[in-house]
Amino acid sequence: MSLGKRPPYHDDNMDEHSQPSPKKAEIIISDETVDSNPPRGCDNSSHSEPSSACALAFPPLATPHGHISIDISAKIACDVISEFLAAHPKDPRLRLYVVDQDERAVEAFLENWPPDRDARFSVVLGKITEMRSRSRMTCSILVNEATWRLKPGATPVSVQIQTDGGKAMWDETRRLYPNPGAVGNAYPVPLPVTSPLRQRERVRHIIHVIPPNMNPARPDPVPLQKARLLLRKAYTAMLEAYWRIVGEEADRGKGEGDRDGQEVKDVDGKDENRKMVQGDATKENEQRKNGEPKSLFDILMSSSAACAAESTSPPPVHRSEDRHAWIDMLMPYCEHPEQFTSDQMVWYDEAMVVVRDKFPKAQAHFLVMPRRPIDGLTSLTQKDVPTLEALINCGGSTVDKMKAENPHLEFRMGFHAIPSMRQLHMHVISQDFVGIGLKRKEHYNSFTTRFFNDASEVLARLRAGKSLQYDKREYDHFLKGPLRCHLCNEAPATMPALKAHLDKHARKMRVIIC
DNA sequence: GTTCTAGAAC
DNA sequence: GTTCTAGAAC
Repeated sequence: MSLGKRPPYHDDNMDEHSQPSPKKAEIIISDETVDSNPPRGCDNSSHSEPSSACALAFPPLATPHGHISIDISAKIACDVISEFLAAHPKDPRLRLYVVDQDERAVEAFLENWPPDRDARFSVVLGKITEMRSRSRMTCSILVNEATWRLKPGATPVSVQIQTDGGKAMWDETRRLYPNPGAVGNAYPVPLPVTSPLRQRERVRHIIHVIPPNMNPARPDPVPLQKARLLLRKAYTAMLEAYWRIVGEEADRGKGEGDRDGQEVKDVDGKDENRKMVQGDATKENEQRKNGEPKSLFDILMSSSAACAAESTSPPPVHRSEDRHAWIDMLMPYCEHPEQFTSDQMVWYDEAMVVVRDKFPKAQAHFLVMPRRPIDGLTSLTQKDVPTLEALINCGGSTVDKMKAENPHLEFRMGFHAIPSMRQLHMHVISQDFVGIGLKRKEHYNSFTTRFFNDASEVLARLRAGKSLQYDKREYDHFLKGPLRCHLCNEAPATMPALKAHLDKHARKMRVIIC
């Protein structure tokens, strides 16, 4: 083993170069080695753990898959865990394990969390999906390192959990949450009783956590500073979800005792189990709906400088057809604006929200929306004139605010003829078109041809009782047309050429400072 | 809406 | 061999 200084978990049976043998004990905790057939009974008794219902096992997040150094990840994780445990100093239910098969990862955590610190957190060398079967350490809650796509097999840990969690776990995830998910959020899922991971390992919950990505080969890499913040947010969201589950398990235990063994055996008792699983999800949604403070930890974290104004709750559930879930992706902003960070949610009141476009097509790109559901321009009638006026006012204020910051920015406000998202949304977009979301010809053409309808014109049409119906075939034609610079009429042949061209304009106009 | 990717274009 | 697009998949 290449561990340098001999760490406390060193196994004398392994020489300097050998890998742990798959046939013998492989799960090694920072303060002791656990035999695969321990003589000391079952579950976690060997770790003075009073309740196996509340143990959490998680992998180091974002490394190496997200190209974030294990040292950074370990440091942030230990900071967040330290605050979490300090907020619950005497809660014996809490038990956390970071689990990795890589010795270097284990070592990084041990450097930040030596075994003499709070014993409720331990470092484990092993496989996260084999905690019970290999060592009889029951961890009823596992963390899956997911990507924003919230789909199976996206990361190495996800592959392990996917294999053993089974299709039912992903079906349940899709049922509960909109896809895609958001970086920094946690998505807890009660594990269906049919899942092999539940039957074999007694895992009751999976928490999908989406850490940031710095890997340039993967979509949307972020710079280190942002990655640090998002990673802290992800670990915090993970613990927040964990804390909620601990509370729920305690409530469940009060009434019913630990029925896990029975549930695993009674796979055929489907009705009762299904009721319990749905109950968990319903309760969580109920808590979100009521805006209840979730815990002391939530309050502490929400007031901390690094996470100020950043809610770690996942966006609320808005169910629609799975295949087209994205068309309702704007609804969570309208239904629960308070759950978004100040980066995402610019402003809101009872009737209106202003959000930053998630994939900005220009230096400044916002969406202004009514909070009540309105299915696009086509559903507007003359009765909605005040709504449209309010949207335009709101957009105007946003423009004023932006121009105060950079007077060189020019804006247009308007609507796409054929929007992709269902909820009525007005674009407020600066006219530089230098934005990380501008990738395809259709993106550019959707804002620079007749496909884009100025808000003032739309309002005039609505006031005059004229139709706001747009023929899809006619307007799609504008998207397919040739690229032509909206400022100088030049016609770059490709998108990369156009982007380089627009970048020059933007620099001349001093829209881009650096 | 976005990402992924085969194959066209260079 | 690399860049880029466009359609499929999500």
